[in-house]
Amino acid sequence: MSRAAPTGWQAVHDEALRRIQTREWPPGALIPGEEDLAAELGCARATVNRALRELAEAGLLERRRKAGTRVTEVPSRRAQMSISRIAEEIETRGARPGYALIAADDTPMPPARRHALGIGPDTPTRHVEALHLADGAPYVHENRWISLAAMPAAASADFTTMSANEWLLRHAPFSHGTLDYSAAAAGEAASHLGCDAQTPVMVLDRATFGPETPITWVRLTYAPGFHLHMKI
Amino acid sequence: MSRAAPTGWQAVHDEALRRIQTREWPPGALIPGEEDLAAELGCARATVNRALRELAEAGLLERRRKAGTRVTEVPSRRAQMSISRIAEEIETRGARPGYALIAADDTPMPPARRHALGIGPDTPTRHVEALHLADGAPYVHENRWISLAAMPAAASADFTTMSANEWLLRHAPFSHGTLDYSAAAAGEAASHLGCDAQTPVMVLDRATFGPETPITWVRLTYAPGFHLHMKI
DNA sequence: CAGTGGTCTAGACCACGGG
DNA sequence: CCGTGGTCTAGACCACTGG
Repeated sequence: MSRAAPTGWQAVHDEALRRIQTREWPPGALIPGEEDLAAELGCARATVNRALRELAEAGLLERRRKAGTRVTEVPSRRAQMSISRIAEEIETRGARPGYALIAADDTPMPPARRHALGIGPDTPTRHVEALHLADGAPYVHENRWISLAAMPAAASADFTTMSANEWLLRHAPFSHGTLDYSAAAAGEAASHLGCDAQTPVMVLDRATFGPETPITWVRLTYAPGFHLHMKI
Repeated sequence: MSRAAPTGWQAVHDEALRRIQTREWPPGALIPGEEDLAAELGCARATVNRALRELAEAGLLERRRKAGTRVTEVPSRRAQMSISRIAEEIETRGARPGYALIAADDTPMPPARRHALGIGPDTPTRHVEALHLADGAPYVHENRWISLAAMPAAASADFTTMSANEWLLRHAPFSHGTLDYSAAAAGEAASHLGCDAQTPVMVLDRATFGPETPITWVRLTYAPGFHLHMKI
């Protein structure tokens, strides 16, 4: 019935997790030091360290030199979600992905966005507007600006068959970014999404940065019914 | 100008990251084995392993025994966000948290939710409805059911001053859960949030499980203007 | 079957920071 | 100051899996 018992550091991890969940190590309690635990569990200190480090990263333990390791009083855990190509996202939902370019031009980036992204007024950008489809139905509307300073090749890239989303994932050396989800009325994207302008939809504003420079900013307006699923 | 150069495994991590970003190790390429890298960088194999493991967890590398380590073709990265007490979430936004209980009763859990959560029809639940405030203004409406099979103490808990959210974080041995964000019209929560019933708002459906049993299901309806921020 | 990553060990040194 | 976690090392064995 039960899964095979892990060995090594996972066994230590699981045992520590058990003691936390059973309140054998209650919230706020100071747990034994690595050396003691290693002796008790019959393994090396490095093994205990690995296990406790994972639990600390998960937010269940707080570790500080000299002070020792404590069980977090009110665990503040991390929710995770995988960010991938939009086409892959659609496939994951069991649908056939489609793509249609609406416009690829030089529409200027809104000044407010330029400023937020840290793109100077002289930096050229390219604008791309497109629609992603799931089984032929509108899935998400994409409105994007790409910094030509960071990605000069984007000036001549062909976005009629490959979406800017995928093109950037393949060509941009991106290092970090921010995602900002909000609820809004469909507004201008409504006609593309086949819904009413006042229909509530999920909007994702996403900024992406390379090692040193801003690369792109995009607003994704999802069709009604979209829901963002995460695990913790 | 530049930050202090890390040493140890972080130095290896940063060096590998640099080679990936500069395309010195292009997407899809097989990178040197741990032993080779350790020799080249002048450290132990365990140090290289630690560094490459982090990069693999970040989705930038794919590692397989015997096959070696490759640079991910299209990196599918993870977005993270910290899940904490609602009061803490409000404080993080620079506001003073407030709380008001609306109802704590035995309103039955909707059958569809019972089924989705895996709670049998005979399992008793407690219902709690409340409003969280930020600087006195409505922040989020909470509509929750708690399984009394998993948390019998919830039957007699007082939710007038401490929210069910915080009470559960302190008392429930929760292990995992799911979060589901969507956009919807404010609907029934509109009166509590001080907005129109058709105003688009963010809705979070959250299921929480203990080591073996379902604990609670909650629908959080956020006030207009809420936005979910994540980093990648 | 053999090469690669995954992990464990025993010992060591060090950095941080509580007392 | 000095205990605790953070990390490194050299070596070893093992598990998985590609060729």
